[in-house]
Amino acid sequence: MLDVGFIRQETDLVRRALRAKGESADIDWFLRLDKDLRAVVTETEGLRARQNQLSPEIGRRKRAGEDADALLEEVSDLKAKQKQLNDRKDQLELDLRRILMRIPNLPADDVPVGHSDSDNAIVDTWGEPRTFEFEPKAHYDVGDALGMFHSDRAARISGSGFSLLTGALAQLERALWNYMLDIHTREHGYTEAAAPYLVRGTSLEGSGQLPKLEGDMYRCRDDDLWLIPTAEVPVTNIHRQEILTEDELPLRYAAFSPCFRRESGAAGTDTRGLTRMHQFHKVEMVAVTRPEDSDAELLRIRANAETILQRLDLPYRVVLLCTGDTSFASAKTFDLEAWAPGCGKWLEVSSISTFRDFQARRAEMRYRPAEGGKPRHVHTLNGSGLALPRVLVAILENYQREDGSVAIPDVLRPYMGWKTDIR
RNA sequence: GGAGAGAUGGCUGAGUGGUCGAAAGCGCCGCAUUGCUAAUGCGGUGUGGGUGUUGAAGCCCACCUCGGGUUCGAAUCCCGAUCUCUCCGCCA
Repeated sequence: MLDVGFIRQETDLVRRALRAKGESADIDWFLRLDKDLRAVVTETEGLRARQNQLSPEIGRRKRAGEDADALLEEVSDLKAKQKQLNDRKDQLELDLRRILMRIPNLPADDVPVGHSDSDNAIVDTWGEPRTFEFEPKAHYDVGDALGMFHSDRAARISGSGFSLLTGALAQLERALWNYMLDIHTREHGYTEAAAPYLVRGTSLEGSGQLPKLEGDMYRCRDDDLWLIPTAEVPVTNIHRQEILTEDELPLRYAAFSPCFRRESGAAGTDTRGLTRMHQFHKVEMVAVTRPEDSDAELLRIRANAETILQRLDLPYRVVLLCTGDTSFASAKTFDLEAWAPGCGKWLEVSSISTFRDFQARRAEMRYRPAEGGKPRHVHTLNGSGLALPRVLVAILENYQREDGSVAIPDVLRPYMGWKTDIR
């Protein structure tokens, strides 16, 4: 969330940013409630101060056997007034918070202004799309032919939007996430984290999914827990309500997790294959930095994610999302899109974002500067490193051969018992 | 699921109705002293908010897990919630 003082002072900037993101919030009403709140607080505290003055005096007089009736009367008067003001204060705070939690993060200055993905900027490409001597098949046809991809059975078990992989294909997915975690922890300096897959609502507020994305997630109502849509949620909340020391920063975590998404707004799209699932696996990178380091960290995470694609030798492009495509909590987001020659599509396999202090403010994550002074909010960032089913798709479609077999990328062979292909 | 115990500041740990934002110790910071280090002495050391000054000082309010209540007055009493721990049961 944004700082209330900032909204007060930079009102126009906030308005402009909201418009650029295609979001709306009643800033005027917010400011008015904010003003009312401060008036009420000032008045209540004055009454309270007076009461605090009277109490000891009442005690003294009672003990001395003197008359305290006049003071008691004044106190009961003060309390009655405070009660009224307090009700008003509670209501104002509730209303303000409701608005504040729905105001999105401001986009960074260098994010292109735009409404849809057609306004996104392609900032880099890597690799040459492979050429085939035959018509490359879509991954589901490749998997079907191998007898290792079972959409009909998955549907019988859980309905549409779920996948069932068997044999070498299931193994290949496990090889991929092991490989990714190994690279990030051994070469990129991340600490591996195994975090809960069920979280409380407060964690989701901390990372920014709630309240806005309530309908996109699975909720266990009996226990008031939610299935995580990404490991970002538990991992970003690791240091919730902590004051870190400056020398602990930056913190870098890499975590594998399943991700659960209702995809309620996407019903009917991408129904075939593995590109849009209610449940999928992902390796996620999360960083916590000093504010002055977060811009560099964003590029670092992006490079870490790109490393995986490069070593898998999968052609991809880097997209800088425009204001309208940048998510609620993000200030700036890069997507990595791998080329899938079978579907003929660029698949988003990673999304790398800086949230600046937006999540830190919600999750109350701060650090104390080395030279002392007030705690400051940290900056948080994350990036997929990478999302598995789509990487699997890219591998199946890029590494397929005319005879229906699939070559195993070199770097994964140690994880696949040194097999060279799947057939 | 059953029975019990507990939750205090960065940490340990006192405190059962007023003088407690909270003893003491540890840690940390500053100063002093010692030819360095160690040791010692003195002082300081939480967070959020209001007001103010348009990055001051000051003043005020709140916070002893959270939310209610009793009281002129609550860290202390009452009720509820959450979390932690122990034992039993169950279970991968």
